Amino acid sequence: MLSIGEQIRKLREDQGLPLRKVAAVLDIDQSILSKIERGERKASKEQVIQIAKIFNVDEKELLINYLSDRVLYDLRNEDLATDALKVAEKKIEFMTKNQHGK
Amino acid sequence: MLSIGEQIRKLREDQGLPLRKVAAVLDIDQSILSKIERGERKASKEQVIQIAKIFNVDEKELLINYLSDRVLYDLRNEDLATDALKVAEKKIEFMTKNQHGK
DNA sequence: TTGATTTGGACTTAATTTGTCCAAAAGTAC
DNA sequence: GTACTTTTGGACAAATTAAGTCCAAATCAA
Repeated sequence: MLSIGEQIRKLREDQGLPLRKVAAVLDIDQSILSKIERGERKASKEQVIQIAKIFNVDEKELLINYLSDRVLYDLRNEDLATDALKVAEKKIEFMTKNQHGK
Repeated sequence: MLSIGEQIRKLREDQGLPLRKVAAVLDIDQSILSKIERGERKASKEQVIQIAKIFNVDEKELLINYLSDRVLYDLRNEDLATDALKVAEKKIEFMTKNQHGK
């Protein structure tokens, strides 16, 4: 159960690549990538997609990890987080069933 | 299954109050409240809490509706939303079990 | 101890949020 | 239809947050 940052770090270290190299491909400073890996900054969706390409891993899987982390970040410090997630699931289920997606 | 905005509008209209009056209590312009009710703007957590007080409804219930809407807003246009929500639930479950809340 | 990598922080710029203000539109009562 | 009230839309401003650069300090590997 790795956070998106931990997963990115693992992918990079498994290839023995320095931050510098991967950050160059992403066209950001290495310190930003370092912060992303440690959860101090958020990656953008585009960056996650690029990372999936760089390390040749399933884009969907990585995006799901990314999105779920973003959701949890949104609910940090909320003791009603679990309830909110359950209701969100119900709503989305209802919406997809009834085309309330606008 | 009402959105937080729809629920607020219902509460207000059930009391026959104009936007003006409720907005005054919340100390915001009436146009903002109008937009909140129609989902064009987001309420703040504090505003939701105040609204629960104003209309004497359960604060938790209203906050859960509010938070779940925020989560869904975060995942709007994401076709992986459902998967992300499920993974988020797994993560939060894992976290609360293992005190990984930092 | 040298060289590479990683981290931390000050700073800048851009984007997003959150609000005001006011006029137009819509609704209500006479 | 006119007058009054409520609601909505949009231009604008201020404040907050996000996202990046740059560089020096700290850590790690030979």
